[in-house]
Amino acid sequence: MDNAAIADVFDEMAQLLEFRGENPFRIRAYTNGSKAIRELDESVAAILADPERDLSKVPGIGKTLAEKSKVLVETGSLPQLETLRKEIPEVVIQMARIPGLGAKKAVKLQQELALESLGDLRKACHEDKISSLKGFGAKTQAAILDGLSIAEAAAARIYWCDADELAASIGRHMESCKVISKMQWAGSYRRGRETVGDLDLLVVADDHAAVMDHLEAYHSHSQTIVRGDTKISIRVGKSFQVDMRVVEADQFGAALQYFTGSQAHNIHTRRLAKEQGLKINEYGVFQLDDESRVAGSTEQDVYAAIGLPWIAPELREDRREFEAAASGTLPELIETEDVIGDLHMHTNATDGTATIREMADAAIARGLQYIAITDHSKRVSMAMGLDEKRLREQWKAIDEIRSEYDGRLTILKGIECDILERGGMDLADDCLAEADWVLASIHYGQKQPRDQITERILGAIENPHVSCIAHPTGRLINRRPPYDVDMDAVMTAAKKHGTFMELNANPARLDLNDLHLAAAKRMGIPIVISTDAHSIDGLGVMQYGIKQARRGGLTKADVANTRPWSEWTK
DNA sequence: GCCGTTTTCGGCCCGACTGTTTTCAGTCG
Ligand SMILES: Nc1nc2c(ncn2[C@H]2C[C@H](O)[C@@H](COP(=O)(O)OP(=O)(O)OP(=O)(O)O)O2)c(=O)[nH]1
Ligand SMILES: [Mg+2]
Ligand SMILES: [Mg+2]
Ligand SMILES: [Zn+2]
Repeated sequence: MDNAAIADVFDEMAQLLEFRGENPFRIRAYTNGSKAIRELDESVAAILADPERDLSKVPGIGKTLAEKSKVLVETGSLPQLETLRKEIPEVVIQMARIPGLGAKKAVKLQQELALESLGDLRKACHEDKISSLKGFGAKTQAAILDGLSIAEAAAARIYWCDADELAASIGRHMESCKVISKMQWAGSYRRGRETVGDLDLLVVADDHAAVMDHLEAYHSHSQTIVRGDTKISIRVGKSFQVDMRVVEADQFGAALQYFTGSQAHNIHTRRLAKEQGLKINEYGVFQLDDESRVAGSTEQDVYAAIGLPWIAPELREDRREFEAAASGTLPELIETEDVIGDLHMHTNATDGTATIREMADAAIARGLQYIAITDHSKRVSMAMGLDEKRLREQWKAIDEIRSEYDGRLTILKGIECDILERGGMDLADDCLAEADWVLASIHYGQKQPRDQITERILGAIENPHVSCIAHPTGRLINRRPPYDVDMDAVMTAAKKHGTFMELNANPARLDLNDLHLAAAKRMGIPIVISTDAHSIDGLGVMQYGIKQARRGGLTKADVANTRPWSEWTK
């Protein structure tokens, strides 16, 4: 069992324990343990296998969680989880997706009314069976009925790029609100997470009610979930939520720090403050003894008050940013403008829509200095992948137009060569040897067992003609899980053989992810951020890759395609 | 359940909003 699977078990334990009314701190211990294991850069199995090592030395993992991890690695399941799954009816978990209905109320309703499905709950509302229960009333019953569709929809988190569009649209609407003096998006959107659960907007204004009225008017079908004096939550579309917090100008920094999160980052920040005799909330930084305010108008002030430099939002996940901030080793994160080459794109020779020239012109327009044309190889027949003959013809065509682009753009002769299901490369070595740039990637046999698929990728890494492994884990966010590949082994081999690893910037891929990127950086493996464009517009996804790279703590120096092609050493 | 330059026990971030509460629990950010 790999770390992610163990972490999933602890997350599920935490969720189920909540429905049993457990001590909230015990529940958080499971959540913290899950996070610690998910973000660990070596495998739990490897630590357990080494008698010199002790898993319970990992912060957040004590005797109990270490023991449970051991059981999971050895047997693949956890008896305590199986017991909890039997004990907690599935329907209460679904019920808790209704806004305002949490674990305690869900359990009470389920027990009192013997509910077995959300349909039963809807029926109970219609038959007016809830308003008479102790602790419930007419309003609660109405709110449940209202929120049932959200629970039934069970909507997934949306891609960052889609959140970006919605944020722009809401932003344009809010701009016409004259009482707003300052406005800033916060939450996971500001942190650049690959998916966003809801949007969080921070606003400075004197007239709170007017701003809230304005937000409510964003969409004729938007609904207000909660609304008070300082915050409001609305629902736009089917179930997507937008939260807005309204504060005074001198609270802006503290409020932005609070609202940007993450939750774990906030908890850590506030604990550090407390240790220094201070208190941080969304209104400012205060002395614990006399409540006097010491900071809060800017984020910089808030962090400075606890002796830290400003921390970039992308790093605020309570991973290692506090360590780095305290020691003055926060990375200077890469920016989109730093990227001057793009080494993964397709043309209409395979499944792209544009010609080489069109891609080249679009790359110049985007300020790039070099590109590699990397169409599919023959095994990818659905995309009309190239055999050696067609590929050499394409390279000849590139040779012929190179002079046209002299001094403006270097066009590299590349290929995205399939790693065959039985292992080995789809194209002959003598052909690959003639390329400037060879991507290797998996398209078939994605569900092969761990050893087999890992061996295939290791084989590609060991091939001296392979420059880079493209979309190394194969995941499609919200759609397809990653290959069951041993990434420790892959990264170790990549380091040994000097093979680059791709960060595929397609917003559905973002592969490698932030955690892998951070691990790769620590190992000294250079990253290439590529668009995998299939059209000229496809070159525009670079910005999403940059977000993910920043979350991984990458600097300009960590990313190879920030350097001129002439300086590349291979 | 985890943790420890004051602690091996007793804390664990801090506050807004809602409903049915007569003083606060539950839920959420
Ligand atoms: N101090 C503190 N702040 C919190 C807590 N929960 C949320 N926040 C802050 C930090 C979050 O980033 C911010 C927005 O909350 P959200 O629930 O929208 O979370 P976030 O945007 O991080 O992730 P999301 O993609 O929306 O699930 O509010 C909490 O328990 N304590
Ligand atoms: Mg959010
Ligand atoms: Mg939110
Ligand atoms: Zn591709």
